[in-house]
Amino acid sequence: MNELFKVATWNVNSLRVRLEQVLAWLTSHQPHLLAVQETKVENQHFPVELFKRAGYHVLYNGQKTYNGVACISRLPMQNEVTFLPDFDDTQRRILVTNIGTLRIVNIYVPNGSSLDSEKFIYKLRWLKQLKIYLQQELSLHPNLIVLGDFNIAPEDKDVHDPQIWQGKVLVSPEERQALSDILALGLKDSFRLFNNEPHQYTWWDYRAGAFRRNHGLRIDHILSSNALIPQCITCEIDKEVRLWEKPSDHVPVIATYQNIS
DNA sequence: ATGGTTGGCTTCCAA
Repeated sequence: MNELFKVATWNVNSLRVRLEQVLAWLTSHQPHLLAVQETKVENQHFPVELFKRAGYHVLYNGQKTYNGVACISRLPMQNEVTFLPDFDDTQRRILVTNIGTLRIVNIYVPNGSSLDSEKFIYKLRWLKQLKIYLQQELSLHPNLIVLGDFNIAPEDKDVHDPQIWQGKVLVSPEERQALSDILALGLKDSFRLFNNEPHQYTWWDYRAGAFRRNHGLRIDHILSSNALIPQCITCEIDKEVRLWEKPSDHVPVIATYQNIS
């Protein structure tokens, strides 16, 4: 693995609906690994053969109707984990695996619904347990990548209109603190290593012409462990796919790493 | 403009 290693995350909002788009995107971008979220497909219905024919290995952790994550990889994957340890949960939101010396944590963080809901309490509990888990993972695997739909915009500059979003889920101080606590373990928001501009979004509401107006949020992230920072050479958002017919409301984030040994 | 859109085995819920 001495050449470039290209990693991407994409909340596809139903893998079945987006299957042609995912296959087309793999062909045009040729990532080594694509982590997807909101597959909404049970494991027995996962389209393994389609990806195999396209030259990819797959791991999946899905359920009916909601949630679900999967890893689509050029290289074989090992040591799969499909649950957050010490957290009683029926929702399929995490998939962890090794590719060579890389440890990859693919997550779909709970949305949280609204600040006064039970779902918000569940989101904060989930993030707290994720932090405990990532601390253990980092001690075992220095080359750690945590990527997925975090459902948190880290700063106001990741929000199209912070005034409108004041007091709403995805931007609250509690959620941002939970993300900060995770970063403090020794992880960095890869996108911000290369781009400090505002208005760089990964999600736009389907409603009210939000994409056309660029009314979005940056809530999908690729975190790189400190050991990987020198090797991370690009991190970009692929806005193009939001212009496709029947797009997901999220777009891919792509990072490249060099000299992974 | 307090609306609007998408996916899912649905007549509403989640995002």
